Amino acid sequence: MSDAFPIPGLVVDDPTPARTTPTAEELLEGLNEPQRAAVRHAGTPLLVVAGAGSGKTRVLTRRIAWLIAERNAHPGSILAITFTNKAANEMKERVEELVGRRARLMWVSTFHSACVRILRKEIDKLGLKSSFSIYDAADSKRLMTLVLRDLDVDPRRYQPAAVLHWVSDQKNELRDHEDAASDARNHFEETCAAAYALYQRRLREANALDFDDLIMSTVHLFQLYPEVRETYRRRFRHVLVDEYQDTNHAQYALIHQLCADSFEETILDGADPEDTAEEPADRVGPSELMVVGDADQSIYAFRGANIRNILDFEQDFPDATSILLEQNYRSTQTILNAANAVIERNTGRKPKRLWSDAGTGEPIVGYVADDEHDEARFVAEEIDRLTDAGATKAADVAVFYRTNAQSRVFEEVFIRVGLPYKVVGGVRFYERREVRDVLAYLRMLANPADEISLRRILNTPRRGIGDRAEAAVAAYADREGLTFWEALRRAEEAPGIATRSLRQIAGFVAMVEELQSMVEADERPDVIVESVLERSGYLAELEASDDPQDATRVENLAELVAVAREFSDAAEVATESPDLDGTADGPGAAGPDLGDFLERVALVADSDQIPDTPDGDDSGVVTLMTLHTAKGLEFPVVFLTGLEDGVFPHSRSLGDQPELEEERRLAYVGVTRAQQRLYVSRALLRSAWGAPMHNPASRFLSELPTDLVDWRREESAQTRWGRPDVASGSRAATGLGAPTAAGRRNFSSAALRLDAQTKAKASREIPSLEPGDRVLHPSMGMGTVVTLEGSGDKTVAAIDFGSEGVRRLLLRYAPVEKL
DNA sequence: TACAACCTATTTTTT
DNA sequence: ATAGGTTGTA
Repeated sequence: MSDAFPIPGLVVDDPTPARTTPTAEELLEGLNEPQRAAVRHAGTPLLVVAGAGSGKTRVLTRRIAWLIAERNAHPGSILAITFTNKAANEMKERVEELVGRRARLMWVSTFHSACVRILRKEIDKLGLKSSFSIYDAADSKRLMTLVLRDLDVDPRRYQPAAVLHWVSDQKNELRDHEDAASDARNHFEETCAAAYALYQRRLREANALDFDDLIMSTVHLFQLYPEVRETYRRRFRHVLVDEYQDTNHAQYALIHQLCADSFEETILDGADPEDTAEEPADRVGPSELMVVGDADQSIYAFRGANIRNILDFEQDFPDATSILLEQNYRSTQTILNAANAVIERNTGRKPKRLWSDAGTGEPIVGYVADDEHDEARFVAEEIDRLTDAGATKAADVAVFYRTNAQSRVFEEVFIRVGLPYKVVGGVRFYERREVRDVLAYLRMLANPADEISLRRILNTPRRGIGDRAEAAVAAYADREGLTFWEALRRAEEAPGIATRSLRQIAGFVAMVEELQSMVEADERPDVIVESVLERSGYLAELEASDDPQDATRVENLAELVAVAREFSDAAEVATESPDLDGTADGPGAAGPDLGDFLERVALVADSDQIPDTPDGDDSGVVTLMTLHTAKGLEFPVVFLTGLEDGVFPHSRSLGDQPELEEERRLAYVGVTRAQQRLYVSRALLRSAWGAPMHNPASRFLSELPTDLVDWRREESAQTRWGRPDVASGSRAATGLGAPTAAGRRNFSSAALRLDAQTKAKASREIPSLEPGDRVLHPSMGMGTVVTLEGSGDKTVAAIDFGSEGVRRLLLRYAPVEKL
């Protein structure tokens, strides 16, 4: 990507021309005092608590440049970890602007990429081949489904996703399946532990790792092979970690392995005390660590991030220094006051108040909509008004919501009024079925042991190798101890396969072998992708179809070919600079191979979708995204929508204090994205899953200081009780005024919806339960109601099913019967 | 073996 | 509402 532009006039063996070495003054220019202190700090571990918009990226890049320019650190001795690939690339670019081309020797990447890079080199020590596949969430789920089936687990009782989540938690805590099994508390956990064991075995047989394994295996590698750890520890004298609040335990352990003085006792469990024994003469001290983060922006606990890592940094690294960045360079003071007020409700946080000298700015605008369509219409009209006035471009505007599903209504309305927009996230390119199919082909070619991928495409497109034949091959493989691919090649020896199927299998094997020979010949990835599309018949099938969806699929595949081509071109040009230890990472002399390409697509979620600030006259498009996606971004105008209890905060968090606090942090993230104008809105009636629901105002709204919000329309303006004359769409802050056309229209649509609500109610009756009631569930049997939360459609009952454990069920869906 | 019709559970956020 | 999985039929 960005590496592909050699700077003219630079000679390779003189990578440090004077003119790209900035002076100390230049590196500190424009920074405030705490920022400067962070850049200059040397020696002890450093925690930079960087509030939203406090210029932490600047501090990070300047510090890296400082290390190179002022402290003569070798760029290759710098490891900088970011949360996304996009952030990594940006950082690399910015440092390169400061210190020139030698910056390329740094490792700037995500935890996952860094670990892959290490593992590709070292994983043979753990008994896998360096061509290992990386399973993403969808692959993992597929594998887990197979595993549960093998274990005869009823997928209705224990869903693959739930089991997988449990396993993921274990891995994030660095617990292997034996640890997990040894203190499984109940039947669910025992099942999970058993699934964990088999799941790991299957991964290993497939020469594959899932996302969590990438980190865990690296940590294990370092534990098992202290000399390997020592190599990397010596190499990375400077370790910088961004978004430290989002690290999980495994990532923390990895940092610790790299940075702690290896001759001191390690606090990590499982660390081998033996490695203190042979102390080499040339011992090196601990690496310099700097972590940057903001506990108030920790929003990934649900996937194992441990906010404690940042809160306890000073305890974990006893001689640590911390620096607090509170000056905000992004937002008006009004917006910051709102953000401060909300986040202060969280308990156990370290005090921090953002301030800005950007002035008070505009008040926050609030709007209470009748329903989600009304909300979207309000947003669209408001954007229209702002852009017509000329002060704002479409690209300056972002609309945030809690869940991806909420984007639909905005899209509908925006399309209708002709407002250009872009949805970021959601169904991502690499998750589309056709793309995943082709990637499965590629992965199977690169790693024939990859059974999940192989079986995925065995009969895709349909080629007459059905379930029966597949099962027969699988059974044969099992019995003979062969991989699935090996068994497939010898299918004629397997019993119970129809001759017809055998013919098809032979054809498939021949096709795959032909493609494999291309891989072995180191053909360019894009050429291989095209060949797969042709030879597999995949493209032909799509093209022959008259389903309009298939036309889009063809386009997506064309896009994939384009991505592959771009990758091949870029990687061929950039004859990568040699690593410190001489082994080039990724592309060797032969150029980029298929494995490199696969790695790229496995670890790069296409954050490229996030529109860059358009330059010049291009007014761009409005950006729609979830609050999670919004982290790290900023927009002049922000709409924070769906502020309803049950939507945001999400219903699943309502009964749980820690989860509620995470939602509040999410609100804080949302608010602090806004530079000049912030809108908050909610809908009185929102249809989810086809049925309308009444949601009370989000508690976060009441946490906003009242004097900061100008309510454009309030709840009292709603048309209710069949009295249209109450309707009011007044612009006045007080909400007084004459009924408007909009008000009347809203009345009628609300009335229609109420009608629909009664119908929905009639069709599915919600049993009225109380704690203590006995109930019957078709798959889980008898149970006792423990607690009830929410009301109406949203009632969630916690029911104790005895051996099944306590389950939380949404009564509207759960087929429970009151006894 | 393949397709259609039917049924079900699904909506949190992602490297 | 919809997608995905399952079941039954050609």
